[in-house]
Amino acid sequence: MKEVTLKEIAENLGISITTVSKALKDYPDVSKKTKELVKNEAKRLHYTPNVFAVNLRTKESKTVGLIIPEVVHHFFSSVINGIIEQAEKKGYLVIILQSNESYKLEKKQIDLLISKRVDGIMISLASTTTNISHLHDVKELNIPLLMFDKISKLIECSKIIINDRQAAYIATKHLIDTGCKRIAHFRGALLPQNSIDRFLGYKKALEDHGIKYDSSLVYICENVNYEEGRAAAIKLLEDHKDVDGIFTITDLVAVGAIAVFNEKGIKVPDDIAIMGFSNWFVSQAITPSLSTIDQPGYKMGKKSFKLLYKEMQAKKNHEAFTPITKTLETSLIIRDSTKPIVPKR
Amino acid sequence: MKEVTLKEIAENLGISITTVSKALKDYPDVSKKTKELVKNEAKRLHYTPNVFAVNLRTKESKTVGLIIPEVVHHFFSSVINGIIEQAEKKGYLVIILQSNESYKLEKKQIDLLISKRVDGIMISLASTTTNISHLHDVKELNIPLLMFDKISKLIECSKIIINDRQAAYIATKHLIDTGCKRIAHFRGALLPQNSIDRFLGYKKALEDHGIKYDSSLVYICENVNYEEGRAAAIKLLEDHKDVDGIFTITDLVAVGAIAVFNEKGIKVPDDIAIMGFSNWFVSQAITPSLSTIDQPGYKMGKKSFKLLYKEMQAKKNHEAFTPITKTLETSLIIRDSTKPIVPKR
DNA sequence: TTCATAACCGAAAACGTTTTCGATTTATAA
DNA sequence: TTATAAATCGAAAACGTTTTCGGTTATGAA
Repeated sequence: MKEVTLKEIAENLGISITTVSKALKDYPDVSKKTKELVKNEAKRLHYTPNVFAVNLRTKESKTVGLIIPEVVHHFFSSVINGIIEQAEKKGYLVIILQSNESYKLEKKQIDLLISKRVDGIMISLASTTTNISHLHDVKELNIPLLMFDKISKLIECSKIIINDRQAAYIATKHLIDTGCKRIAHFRGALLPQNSIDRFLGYKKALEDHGIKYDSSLVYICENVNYEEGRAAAIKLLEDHKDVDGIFTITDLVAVGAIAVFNEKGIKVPDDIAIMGFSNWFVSQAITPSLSTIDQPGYKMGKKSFKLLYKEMQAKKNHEAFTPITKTLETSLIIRDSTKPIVPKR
Repeated sequence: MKEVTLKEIAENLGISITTVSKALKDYPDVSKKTKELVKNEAKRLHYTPNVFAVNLRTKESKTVGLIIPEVVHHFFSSVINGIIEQAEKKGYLVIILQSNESYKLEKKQIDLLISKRVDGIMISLASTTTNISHLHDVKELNIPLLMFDKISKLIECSKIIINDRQAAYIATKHLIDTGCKRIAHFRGALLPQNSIDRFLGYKKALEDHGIKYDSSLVYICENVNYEEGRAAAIKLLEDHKDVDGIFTITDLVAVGAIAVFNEKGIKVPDDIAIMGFSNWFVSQAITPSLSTIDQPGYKMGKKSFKLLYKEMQAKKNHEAFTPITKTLETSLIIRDSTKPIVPKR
């Protein structure tokens, strides 16, 4: 029950604590014989260093913080998966906190992580976050910071993102390529950058292909969920009988819309084609299966930690570090909610 | 950039570190005046205690560990959600680790948490875990331990579970009540307790209602996923044309089966009715929507932490603590993948 | 005045580790 | 043999906090 300490090993062997410590860490100024003795005794007693003391002495926690809008979310849980796997490989543990899409809570979580003295912080911003002073606090304390997916351009730090605009363009273009002429967009809230970017990609695709952008075809789903997808679909049916395609900000919204169409006997994709975004698991399971954009959550998590790790190492070695922004590839996944491509005459 | 310490406050005020520490913690033997002085100075300098030092001194980390089979999983991410919310309320942070359903990894993760000196551990066992010596290690070190959902009866600790057997009984009975006469079961691996219990509930329901149990109608889905659900469904169609109902161990498996039936033009629920288990989000989104058993993940997480917290408090105050097992209620959710109930003659 | 008590404060040890730097011993060379 | 270098070890400080326990001062009563 009693803790085994360096002191105990030292006393058992009749040597100093210093030597024991150095022996265990293979310092060159300890003889082979002593090292062996110490290591054997340490093993015999099942010695494990007291991390609290190590933390205090080294000023490192070997722990990183992660803040995401919500855990119960296919994309984010994939990111978590990538992060904790990679972190563990490098001997780091991960503390996960949620912002629930609230700026206020996000700020509180940042403060919590700072007070816990994590070695680095990874964050995907809440959709309501505009003021970013809490992130400047992190930078000022010289804590390595990385943003992924939902980022802010106003802060200088490493970033792992996808090209939302381009991906949305490709998604919308796919609808056009399959013959859609009047394409609606179920977008997210007005503020978040990727909501904006996906909207812009949608708009650009229309304009590049001779389809006039019509703002009345854009519906806002504030919280980007299933119910809002349903609501938007119902509203769309009332407002615009002529729409033959929808590009939605996220699969969840698309799934809600498809449910409505299924119930009302509207044929997907023949009457209305639908493109999702993110490639949630659910998108392959529903009927008809959902064409979408694959957003590599696991990979994003993995790359995020790797990059943060680089910065933490640089800090440790007092080397300079210049933050970089890495854009991950997305891919178009064609399933049954969009029509086959119309061959070019 | 420099850290603010008690020492700095003490020097600024010309008093001792001791008094500063005590003033900040409202010890009774510090005058009101001094307390005010200290608190103001602390606020002015944005003092935050160095957790590393606090940890070392108090031998507490205010951190708990959580080990689950996988993060990307609707049920477990709901549990995570419940746990971190509740933990945060009590000033605890959560370190999440995955076992990937591997006993070996699970053992490693336990060791990691021990070495990090978490104040308590919550775990849902990997399906391959039979040897539980690593959990006895935890007990021996006197670290509060709690198991949820996938538990072992061989170890004495607090547990939060559902009544798998009863819930499976209710699910199967629902199939019977809606007129199914020949009911298959897509079960999980042979070892995990809840796989066994759900199977037993299924079997009991059949026997209680005059339906002979037929072992050839039981299919094993080793990894309990979508693909295995598909595979089992295909195999079932080859083997048994007469089956009119299926009870699956988890929604994911049911969703795979439904996909196959949809593709082959087999009508659900008219040709074959299907019951899932867990109430994943996907179960309401597919067509037909899936009847299932609601397994309260969020609540399970919340209760789990609460109970662990009690044990941690008891330990801190050197009080006795007797572990308890709490069984959470599940509920039958009737959707479109099962037929309407046949009125009793 | 003296004595008892209460109110307030601080010295110091302790938590367990890491690391610097000086001391001692041993080996090597001249 | 001595001088020098190399090998090996340990004392001690430091990390920043908490808490015990004893000491000092102020207060009040006798």
